[in-house]
Amino acid sequence: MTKRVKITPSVAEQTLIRLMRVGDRLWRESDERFNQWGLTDNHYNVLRILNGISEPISQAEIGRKMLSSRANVTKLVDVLEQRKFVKRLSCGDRRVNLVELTEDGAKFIEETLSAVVGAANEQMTPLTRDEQKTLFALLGKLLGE
Amino acid sequence: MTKRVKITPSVAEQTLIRLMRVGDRLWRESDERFNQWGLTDNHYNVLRILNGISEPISQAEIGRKMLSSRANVTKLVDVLEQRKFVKRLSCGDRRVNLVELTEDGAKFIEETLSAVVGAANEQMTPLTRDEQKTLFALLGKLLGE
DNA sequence: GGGCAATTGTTTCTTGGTTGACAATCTGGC
DNA sequence: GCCAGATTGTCAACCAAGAAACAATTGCCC
Repeated sequence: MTKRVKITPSVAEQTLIRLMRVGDRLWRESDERFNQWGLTDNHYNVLRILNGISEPISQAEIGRKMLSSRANVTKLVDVLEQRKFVKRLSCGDRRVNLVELTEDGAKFIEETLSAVVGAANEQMTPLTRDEQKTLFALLGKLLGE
Repeated sequence: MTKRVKITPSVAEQTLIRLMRVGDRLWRESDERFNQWGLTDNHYNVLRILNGISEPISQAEIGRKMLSSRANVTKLVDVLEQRKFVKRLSCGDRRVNLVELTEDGAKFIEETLSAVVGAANEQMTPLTRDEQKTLFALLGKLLGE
């Protein structure tokens, strides 16, 4: 048997691993959920961002909000535009495309959101409301917010 | 302006989003860290799993432990074997490859682990030890453990 | 005004990873 | 014994995302 490093993980490390596992699981589940509509979670993310703001925003801005590369936003918006959920608008600055939610896109969000929110609530049921709040606060600290 | 669904996210949903964001960030940082040794975090994950057990295990087992497909485990073990960190053994069941940590692999873990653990501890510094513990417990509940 | 740096969107290439098919092997019921 | 069904590792095809290069455009500083 080969020699082994004895590993006695610190609380910090154990917590970190758990965080990664939970995050991983949530991403997988979310991806799975959106596949049902032929989208990835990132596609849906774009729609939600657009739904949440009052003015059309540039692709670069979208990328910044969702921590995704500009290159990828191009592709995401491509398929959303093809689905007629989203429209590219030209504006003063000829470099940028402003992206706007269409009627269809808004309707899609409206129809699907309750299912999405329901699933989210379901995933959190193991925790009481108070526990959810403390969890929320702790994660906020971790994110430096 | 197109009609919008009014969104007032529940605590559950806000927490869930934060969980996903934290998880995402940790995965990115961890990936970045391991690139420095020409590995992905999943490669390292395999090594840690092998380091943590006393008996060689099958590839399928590894895949189950780390929530990865068998196909992917094949590729991960391929590069680890090429790096001489790991060895494939045949066993009674001629379908399975048992995978074993080599001396080199054990040494690699030994040399790198402190850096990895250090980084993990650093990432958790925004939280006190007690907070880390409650976080750990809450995540455990969420995972159903 | 003229030029240089910065920004934007796109394209191309690469990379991890999953899925599905496959052959080889094992197991359990008869 | 033997055959149907499950498991295992691998391979090919595909997919989402990132990185780098690029052209078009803008803004700033002199």
